Amino acid sequence: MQDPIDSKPRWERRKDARPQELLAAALALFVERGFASTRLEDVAKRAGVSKGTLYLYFENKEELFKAVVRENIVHAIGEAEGGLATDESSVNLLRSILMAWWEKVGSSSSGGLTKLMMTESGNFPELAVFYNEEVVARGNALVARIIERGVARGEFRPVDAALVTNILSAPIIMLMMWNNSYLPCDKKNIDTQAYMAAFIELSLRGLRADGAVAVAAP
Amino acid sequence: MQDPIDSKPRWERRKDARPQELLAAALALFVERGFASTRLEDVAKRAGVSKGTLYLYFENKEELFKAVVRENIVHAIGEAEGGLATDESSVNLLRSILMAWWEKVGSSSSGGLTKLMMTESGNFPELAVFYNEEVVARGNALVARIIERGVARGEFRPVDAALVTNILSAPIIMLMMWNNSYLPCDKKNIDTQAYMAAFIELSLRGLRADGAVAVAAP
Amino acid sequence: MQDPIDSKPRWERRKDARPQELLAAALALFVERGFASTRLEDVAKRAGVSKGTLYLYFENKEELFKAVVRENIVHAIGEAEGGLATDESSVNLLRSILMAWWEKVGSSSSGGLTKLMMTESGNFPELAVFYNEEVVARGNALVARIIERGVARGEFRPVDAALVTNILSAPIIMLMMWNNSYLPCDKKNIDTQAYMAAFIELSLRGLRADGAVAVAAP
Amino acid sequence: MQDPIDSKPRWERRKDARPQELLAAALALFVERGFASTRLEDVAKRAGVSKGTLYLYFENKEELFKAVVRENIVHAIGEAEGGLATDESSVNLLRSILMAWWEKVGSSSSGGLTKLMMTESGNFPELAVFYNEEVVARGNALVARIIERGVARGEFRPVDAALVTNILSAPIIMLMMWNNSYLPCDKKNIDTQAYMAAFIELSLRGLRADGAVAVAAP
DNA sequence: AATGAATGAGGCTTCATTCAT
DNA sequence: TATGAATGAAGCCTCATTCAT
Repeated sequence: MQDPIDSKPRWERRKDARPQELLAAALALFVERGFASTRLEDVAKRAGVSKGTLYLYFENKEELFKAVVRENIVHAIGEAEGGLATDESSVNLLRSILMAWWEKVGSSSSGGLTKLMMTESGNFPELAVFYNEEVVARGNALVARIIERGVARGEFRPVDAALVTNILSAPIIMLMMWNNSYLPCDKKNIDTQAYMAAFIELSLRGLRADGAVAVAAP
Repeated sequence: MQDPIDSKPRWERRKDARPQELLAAALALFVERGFASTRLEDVAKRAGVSKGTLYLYFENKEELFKAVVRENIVHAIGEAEGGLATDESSVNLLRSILMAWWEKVGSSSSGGLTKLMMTESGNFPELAVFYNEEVVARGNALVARIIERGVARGEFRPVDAALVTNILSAPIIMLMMWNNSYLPCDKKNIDTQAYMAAFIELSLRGLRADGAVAVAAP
Repeated sequence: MQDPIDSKPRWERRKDARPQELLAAALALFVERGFASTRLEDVAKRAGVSKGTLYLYFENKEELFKAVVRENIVHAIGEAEGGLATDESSVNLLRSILMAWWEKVGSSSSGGLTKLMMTESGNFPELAVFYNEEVVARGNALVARIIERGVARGEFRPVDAALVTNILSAPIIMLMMWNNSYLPCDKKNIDTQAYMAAFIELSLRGLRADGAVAVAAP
Repeated sequence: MQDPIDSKPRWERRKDARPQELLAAALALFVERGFASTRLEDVAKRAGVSKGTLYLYFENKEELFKAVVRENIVHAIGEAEGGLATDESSVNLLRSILMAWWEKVGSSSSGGLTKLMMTESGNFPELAVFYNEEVVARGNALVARIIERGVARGEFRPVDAALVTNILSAPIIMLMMWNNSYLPCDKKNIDTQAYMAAFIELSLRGLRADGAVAVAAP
């Protein structure tokens, strides 16, 4: 009965996989339906186990929710911090970080988690603190740093970097929300590519130093 | 025992006031707890009446919510639609409509309703339809009309009005969400006045026709 | 302000009419919807008064129901007892009493009351006793007397009159029930005239003494 | 701890028995109190389980009722449809189907269901549709087929089979109603055996072709 | 006598959580 | 470890009844 690959019996490996399967199922359903409307029975069913089993791994619904957030969001932020090419123009840097944010996070199911946090954080203040520290603060710092760099190099007009960071975040976060809610019902009509392009164009124009030359998208 | 103000007995005037009292209570609780988590009994209690009384004025929970939205948002949109000084420059028009949006709706407790809809519309499709028709569509049309006007008059560069409307909406909506969730725990630190000013400045700069002269805020 | 016809002021006459108006409204609604599903507010509305007024005349819903039954059923039974021409053949006598039962009672809204009694008597045992004594017993006696007469005169074969009375009652009562319920949904297809004719023909054939000649309907 | 009868643990077998226990409890209470007045909590209590358990087996109150009807009436109709010896005389066939109707359904507590439907179908249209399709239509078709057969074979005089079916149904249905209401308080005095015998005798006599010989009950 | 606003008990249904196996 | 039957608290909504005016 010993498994040849590792020293654990097959049945025990199964056990190790359980939490992951449950977290994946929970992520999908929480994103789709929100916290309150997600039934644990459905989570269990989607993970292929019984409702009771869920309670072997997570104390209750709230703890399951926290685990999902930890599993899916904190991890993503680190990667972004590492991958900045610093010899680019600030304009291109800002363009690429915003696009990456959308492409790596926003358009995946993690984008649903962002919406989820906006949505349900009110009912989980403790989670909100955690999320702010590990995700919001770090992500904002990343963007703000680029803006400050652009101002310092005369590429952007002088602006309050923190403020502009919030303003620049807003359309991307909204896109995630629109993508993960039934509001505007004509959301199908929102061309996310066009939206991102227009938003970036608008923002870079708004940011650029008055004497700066026009910037072409790559 | 006659009331000196009007000829109605005190008790009958009570009836006239009831809907307003209930709407106020409902607004506060919906914003604080969300739609699903708000218990009608609490709404009634806050309005100083019993559970059953609520049903004398509103057919059910959804209708109560719609009434709250109508009272607080639809009404404001109507005023905005009427109050456009048409001999203004498009820049000033856009500036004033965005500021009004924030001041009349966003910064009041009505802003919480916007967050509420983003949050829970998925679980209440009927509400989503209602909100889209009465709020989103009308509000967007209002902004889009001004953008098109500005483009037509050469004040703005040529843009897709619907797209830009969505982009311009995003920061304001996000501000409402930030103001009504625990998320940025440093939300107290967001200076909404500065945020709105910076956002509008950024947007108008991004929109203005390349040959246009700088526009001073009034 | 005195009314010339009688000495009561108009307003007081109104008061006298109230119970009748309420009873009429209650009859209609009880027949249409049954006891439990009839809302007193609807009764009041139909009578053109307010809900509170109803309680000035009837102690509660149950008393109203009893009053409706007393008002509408007991009265009808007396008339039938008086109107029997005794020199007819028993066959014709039976035929005419059954037809009268249907035409005078069954097909009117009183037929609905019969159904109502079958329906709701379980919840009003006291009413059931009353109804049995004043209506069922007296009505059955009427029919049984004719059957016994027919047997005694050799027109009918020897039968248990009480038993046959119940059997003969059944199709008529059922017709009232079918006419006052949604069951058989094809009730519109039941031609009550044909039903009564076929039922009487069947019964008289079944009853007639074996040697008797065929009896023509008048 | 293994159960000697079958291999299932005692607790699991419980599940298999639950629906039957619940159906039995529901039948008893529906018959005793009617559909609307029966509280599901009482049904559950009578079956020895909690309110919530009931919903593990039946979607809602109406489905529970349908299940009761299927279990007790539809099932019986199916048997009757199958069990017709076709080489019998139509007279004997009709006699046996009517007796079976009474004995298998009418005189049992299932008879109360028939009364229930007459009583409350008006307030539960969905139930009425269900009952009409699954019970009334099928039951009537069964009887009508025999009548048509008898007419075709010259055993019965020519009659409208649908009409006669309704007439023949009436006394049996009435018997069920009498047996399940307080109405004829002397219902104890109704000898159902004698009633059925007399009714069948009367009907067969009324139906038989004029030239036919007398038919002896088996 | 008449009104109609207000009440609150009661029923159906959902679902997170428990626990015997 | 895994199961899934069972629980029961809680929420929405209805409507007979009351009572201040």
